[in-house]
Order: sequence, then C-alpha cells, then structure tokens
Amino acid sequence: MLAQAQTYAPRIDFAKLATCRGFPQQTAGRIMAVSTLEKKAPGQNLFSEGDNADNLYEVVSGTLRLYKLLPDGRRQITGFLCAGHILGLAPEGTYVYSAEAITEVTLCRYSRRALERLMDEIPGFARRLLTVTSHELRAAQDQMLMLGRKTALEKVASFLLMMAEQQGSDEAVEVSVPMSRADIADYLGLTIETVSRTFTKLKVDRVISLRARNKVEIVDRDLLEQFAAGDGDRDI
Amino acid sequence: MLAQAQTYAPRIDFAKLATCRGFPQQTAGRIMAVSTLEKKAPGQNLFSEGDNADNLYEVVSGTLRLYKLLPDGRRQITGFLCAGHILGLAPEGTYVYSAEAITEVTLCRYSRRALERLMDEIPGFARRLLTVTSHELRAAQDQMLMLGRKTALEKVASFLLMMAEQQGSDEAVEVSVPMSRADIADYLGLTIETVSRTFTKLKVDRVISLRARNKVEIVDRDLLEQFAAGDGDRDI
DNA sequence: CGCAAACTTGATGTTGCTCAAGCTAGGTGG
DNA sequence: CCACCTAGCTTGAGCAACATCAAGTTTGCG
Repeated sequence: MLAQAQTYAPRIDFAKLATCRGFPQQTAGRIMAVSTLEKKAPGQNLFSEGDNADNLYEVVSGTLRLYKLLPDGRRQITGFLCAGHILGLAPEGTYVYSAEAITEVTLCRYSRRALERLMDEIPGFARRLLTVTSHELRAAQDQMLMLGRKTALEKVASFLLMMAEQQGSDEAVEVSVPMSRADIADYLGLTIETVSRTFTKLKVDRVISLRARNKVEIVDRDLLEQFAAGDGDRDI
Repeated sequence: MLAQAQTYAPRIDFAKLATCRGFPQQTAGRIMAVSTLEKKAPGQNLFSEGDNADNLYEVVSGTLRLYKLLPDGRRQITGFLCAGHILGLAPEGTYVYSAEAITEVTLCRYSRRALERLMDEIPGFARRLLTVTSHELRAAQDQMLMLGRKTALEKVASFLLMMAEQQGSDEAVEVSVPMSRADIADYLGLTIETVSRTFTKLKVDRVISLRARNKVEIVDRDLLEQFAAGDGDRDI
C-alpha cells in the first residue's frame, strides 16, 4: 500500500508532476527526494475533515473526491481530483474537507515539515503552490455559480462537459465517468433520482448514450453545450 | 477618487495590511511603496470577469461583492469581502469574477508587475499570498456546502452568523448588513422574496429583530445557531 | 411632498425531492 | 455454468420547498 518512490516505482516521471514541473532537474530532484509514493484502493480514505493536516498530496493517477458533511449526514462533494491536482494545503493546521479514493489512486505525498522547508528553500516553490491554489479557487467559484444558479439539466450537462474536457481530446466522444450517481448528485447539489432522470432525458433526446456503467458517449455535443448554457428545450 | 497613498492618506496603518503584516518594517515599507490607495463609491465596479488582471487589491475598509454571471443574467455572488481580504489574483491573466463596491470602499492596489517583483524579491511574500488564498478556498468550500445542501432557513441563519462573526465581537448583538436583499439572495442561491420571507420568519420567531434597513439585531443566538445547523423547528 | 428603489406579503406554479417499486449488471457460491 | 444476490441505477406517483407573478408598503432622497 505504501511505497518509497525511489525504490518501488521508478517508472513515474517526476518531472511531469505539478510540484516539479518547470524547475531545473536538480531542484526537481530535491522536491521528489522528500516525497513518498502511495496507493489507495477505491473507497479508501486519505484524511478526514478536522484531521491534523500532516501531509500534502499530488494525484499521480486515478480519481478522488473531496467532500464536506453536515452533522445530519448531508454531503457536498467539493471536487473530483484527477492527475496533476494537489490537495491537503491547510494553513490552519487541520484539513477542511475529507478525501477518498474513487478509483484506485496513486499519490505523491509530502510531509508538512518537508513542504515548509521546500517553500523556504526553493525560490518559486511557494509561488507554484499559489498558482495551483488559485486554479482550485477558480474551479470553486465556477461550482458556486453552478450550485446556486443552474437548473438540474444545466448542472448535469455542465458536469458531462467538464468530464469530457478534463479527459483532454475535444473529440473524446466516449467519456469515462468513474463516480457513482450518488457522487454526481452530491457534487451537483441534487438527488440520485434527479441525476438519473436527467441522464435519461439526455439519452432520450439523443444527446448522450449510456454505454457501460461508467461510460457516457456524447452524441450531440452542440446540443449538450446548449443545455449546459441554459438554452435547453426553449427553441426547438 | 484615486489617491497616492503617501500623499493623500497618511493615516492608514500599513503595518496592519494583510500584505505587510508580520514583515520587518523595512520590508513592509517596500511593499507599501509599490501600492496605491484608491476609493470606490457604492455600486462602482473594480473590474469585470474577463478583464485583463492588471491589479491585485487589498480591502482597507468597506465591503464589496464578487460575482459571476450566466449569459442570461443570473448572478451568483461568490463572496462579500471586507477589510483585510485580497482579491484579483489571476494566474491565467484575466479576472475570473467581477468586483463591485457595496459601501464606500478603500483599497490598496498593486500592479501585476510590482506584485511579481515582490514575489520574486521578498522571501515569504508568495507564501503569504498562498495562505490568504487558501483561506479564500476554504470559505469557497463552506459556501459550496451551503449552496448545495442547506435549506433556505439554514442558509439565511448561517449568513447572519457569518456576518456577526466577521464583525468580531461575539457579543455583537447588532449586526451591520450593508448589502441588499438582492445581494443576499444571489449569495445564498435564493430569490429576494425567499430571503425576505425568511427574515420575517426569524423576526416572528423572535430570533432576530430588524432595526434600521441595514441593521439586524440577534435576539436569540442559540436558536439562530440551531436554525443554521438544521435543527430548526423540529424540536420545539 | 412626491417619487423611486428596496422591501414585504400574498396567491399560484413548478422544479426537484421523497417515498416506493422495479430493473440490471456484476460477483459469488453451489 | 448457472441461479441467486446485492449494490447501483431507473422509473413512477405524490408532495414540499422554493420560485414566480403581482400587489402593496416602507424608506430614503431630491
């Protein structure tokens, strides 16, 4: 479950990690020297809201979910993170959300202690983290707009487009959706049933086609974009 | 409307700005030397989503709103910012939200160019910005939970408690609420009418009392906290 | 004093939630 | 290899919360 980077996983290309990218090779070496590779099985917990923030992680492969809970169990997923994303920055000393693996996940872990040293000693390292965090903040603001002001159809359509974009290829007709309907619902601020019904509507409208359980084919991207933008159904 | 810090507003205590706080006096001097004080009247725009991100601002006094718009005009306010908050960090080069003054606002402005130099030259400056941004991210995640999973009553109660906390004194029975019902609605993902009705309900339940238009007195803080936590009305 | 903007209140409508079955796919043991 | 079992998903019917539409009322300002 836990492997020293240097010892057991020599095939990871560290130069491509968000933490190392762009730094001269020697610097990248210093950064990766203080990191540890780690694997998590689907469903496994990385840390929970309120835990001591002892580590920072970068996702190397796989998908995980970040979420917050209300006392009565209502859950809001604040993000799905795939390769290249960083999680666990917590200036207050405790994590402000919980993190769990959705698929099998490979992570690069940095101890808080090591991280502080990197920030002190490597010029530009803190700034790199600032850039990454600013991007997360931007994503968070987009999601606020979605949660607060979009309809169920707009939410689901936006979600599918987001997944498609994340998987690069604009031509990615087949999108992999590794998370369950429950996860999608808790991400979009909807119920499972509404998500399911909306998928069905998109299928009936020939906008998407549901292949295997975790695969969605985007059949009519233009229409999907119209739905996401709120032009849905009004002008047909 | 626009004043050189050194010339027209010598009474601002720069050592207390989030950008300067904690740095030795000489460093703080360097930071404030590249900044400009600026005033905005209520309703005035600082910048809009998509504009070139030429400046970073720190709020010195007053309150402003950040928001995003959908093409059809639906608005989501992503945050209300008061003294000490920083806005305008945009690694992509363009602002990802719009910013407007709610009250009269005093700002400390840094040009992008100056900011980059500060980050390069002052050790710990990028890290300071990272800390501030991490806090914003945390607030954003709290708001996602609110938008996605709380009821109207929980939202309004949480909002009032947030305003009270922001104004320091836990004993702050009288809370100043400078923003309009429309702003509150767009912040909470509700309509004006629902916000108004919820205020009325809280008033009828003797949880708050509405004094002047922009003043709310918290009469029963315990009950307000119960409402915010979702225990509302069930056990009375 | 009069006007406009902001807010409140009421009546009605609609979206998405709840509760309750059914269905399907993938895994397991006989 | 197949029948069964279960978790995850879909579908349906009814309902509640919040939105919409439409007046009123209050407040602050010229």
